[in-house]
Amino acid sequence: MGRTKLSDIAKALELSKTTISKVLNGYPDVNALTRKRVLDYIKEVGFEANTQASFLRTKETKTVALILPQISHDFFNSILEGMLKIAQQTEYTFYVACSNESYELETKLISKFLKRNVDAIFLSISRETRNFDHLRAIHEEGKILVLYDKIEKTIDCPKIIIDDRKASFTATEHLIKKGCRKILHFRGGFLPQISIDRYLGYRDALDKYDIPFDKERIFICENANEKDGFFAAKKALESGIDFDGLFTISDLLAIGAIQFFKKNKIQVPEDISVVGFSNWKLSSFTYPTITTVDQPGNLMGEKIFQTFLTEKSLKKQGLDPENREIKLPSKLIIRESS
Amino acid sequence: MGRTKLSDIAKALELSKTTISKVLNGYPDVNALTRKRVLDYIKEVGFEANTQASFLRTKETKTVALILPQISHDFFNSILEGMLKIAQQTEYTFYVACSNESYELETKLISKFLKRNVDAIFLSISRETRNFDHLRAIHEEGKILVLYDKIEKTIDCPKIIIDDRKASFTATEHLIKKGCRKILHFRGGFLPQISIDRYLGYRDALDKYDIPFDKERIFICENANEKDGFFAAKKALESGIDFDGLFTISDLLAIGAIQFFKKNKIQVPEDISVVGFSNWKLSSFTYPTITTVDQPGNLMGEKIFQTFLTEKSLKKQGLDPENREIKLPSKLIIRESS
DNA sequence: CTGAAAGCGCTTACAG
DNA sequence: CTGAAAGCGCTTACAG
Repeated sequence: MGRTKLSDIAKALELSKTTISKVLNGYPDVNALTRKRVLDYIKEVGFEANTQASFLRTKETKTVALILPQISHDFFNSILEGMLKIAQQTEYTFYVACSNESYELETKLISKFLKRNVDAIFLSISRETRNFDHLRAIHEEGKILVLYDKIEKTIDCPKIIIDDRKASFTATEHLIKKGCRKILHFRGGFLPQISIDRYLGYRDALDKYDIPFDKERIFICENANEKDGFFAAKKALESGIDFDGLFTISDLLAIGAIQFFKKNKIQVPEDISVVGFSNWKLSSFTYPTITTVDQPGNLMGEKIFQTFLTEKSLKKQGLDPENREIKLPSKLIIRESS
Repeated sequence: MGRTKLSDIAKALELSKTTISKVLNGYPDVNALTRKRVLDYIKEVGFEANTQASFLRTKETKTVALILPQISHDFFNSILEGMLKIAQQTEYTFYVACSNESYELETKLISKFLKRNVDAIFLSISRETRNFDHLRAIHEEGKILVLYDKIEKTIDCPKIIIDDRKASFTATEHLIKKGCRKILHFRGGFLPQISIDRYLGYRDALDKYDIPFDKERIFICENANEKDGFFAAKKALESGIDFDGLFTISDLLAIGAIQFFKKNKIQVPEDISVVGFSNWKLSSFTYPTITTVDQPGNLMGEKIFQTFLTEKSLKKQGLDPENREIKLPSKLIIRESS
């Protein structure tokens, strides 16, 4: 308990709490020598102001909250990893929560964090979310919101994303260059922007190479897991449509599909070339290994936090930020499945 | 920001802040009718006390911190997942940090969290850590420490672990029952308790079936990743010792070893049966799929948090807790590699 | 059963 | 350049 506090330092140095506090917060109106004495002493005893007490005056808690839609997920994981790496070195501490792709939980979590007076919330919107009032509430409380990965265009805040449309274009183009002309696409639901953008990237590639689009080749996979991939592949085969390529929006979908193909003596990549998305660790250990799009999760995590810092300092200066959408580059990793 | 506060409620209800606060904190000396009025009003406006302000009096922040040694790691991930699932439903909020297996960072993080006045710290000790004064500091500050997975026996606090020795016994016994008599063991470093216990479980199984122990069959893999597995297998082969089984302390080690064996025309499981540890998601997608020990990460996450709650309430009542080591059961998952 | 008052550890407008 | 004092939003010992 007995942690050193401002008054202890004031007493030890025969100064007032005011002066100590001024030094701590970088106020200019302190004598250079006094400042040095205080700084030296503070370093010696390792003092840091109690953020809970400071908050009462400053309304800053030096905490931020990261909300992930899923936890056991390589991409979200690497975002967390990247963010922690740099945020741990700052004075900020990090709350983490998981919406589990639930709108209700997402709303609750945001309200909880606002009650905790976090300085910022970093959010990838849940799959279920259709209403965005809870995001507006963040701004109403004067807090900073940074959206990442699954964003909502109509909300005015910084957004950090992968250039999904381009990444998907490249992935599909790769299949075309391998000779595929009848390319299946296992896409996500209709709503999330990433799902739309990846679909558009696929369309872009077909267009560029004058390959006719056939909507029969599109399959919706809400959960983007192995099971969905397996059953989408099954549906594709049973539909009677022919195919020689597959571009999916997740590695797990690709894995599920490959499992189905194997079972039905359809060879990968001989009969069908497959490209996944996300470069999950397991995609390099499957048989065959999976061609996929590497998303820079670590970098995204770093960018989110840095963007928050920039946003905060702009806000303090009363400036309006520009260029609020940051698109990170991705990379196609070619492996055995294509 | 105009969030409702105690004084607003007091004014609206024509009561004193004292009374409102008493209702909020469950004090008995409040008239039942008054209590009801307050409670109803609080529910209506959705009031919750500002924890930062409360802290100044109560010294409780209603925050806990989870320190993970690694982030991109299925097991630690599932611990985080399990813990969040239940903790999110409580009034607590969750700090997360990653020591990255570094003693220095671990020390810094703990000191940072103590300065933030967290109510508890949940820690799996880093691989590098040899000194435990920073853990004692947690107790000196009157905070609760719960160790999990990588624990230190000499620290007096609740510890949540897997029954590693038994799990390893079962895994090794499985190999023996499959006919293996010359079983390699890729172990972790000398220090972490889990590494010792898994080694002992391996020895137990040999003993039970009267199989002579040969220390030439033990290989130390500090990092427990694919690379270490690959090179340990290489060393084993080059050493000239013969083998027909392999028990490793991680799935990645098993994968690396299998890659080496494949390269050298050693068939798995025909020539050598392999068992991993942890049941990482990828272990069921490799070729061959890997027999492994499933560790209940989600359950461990829940138990850690529940243990904290128990510990806290015992402490409040001034009671000393007993039975401070909780061993969770694990399960052998048999797949193609054995 | 109710409330006035002190105090938790800071910050900051203000006076000197 | 320095410091006394008020106040942030709560809790709690105490008086009535």
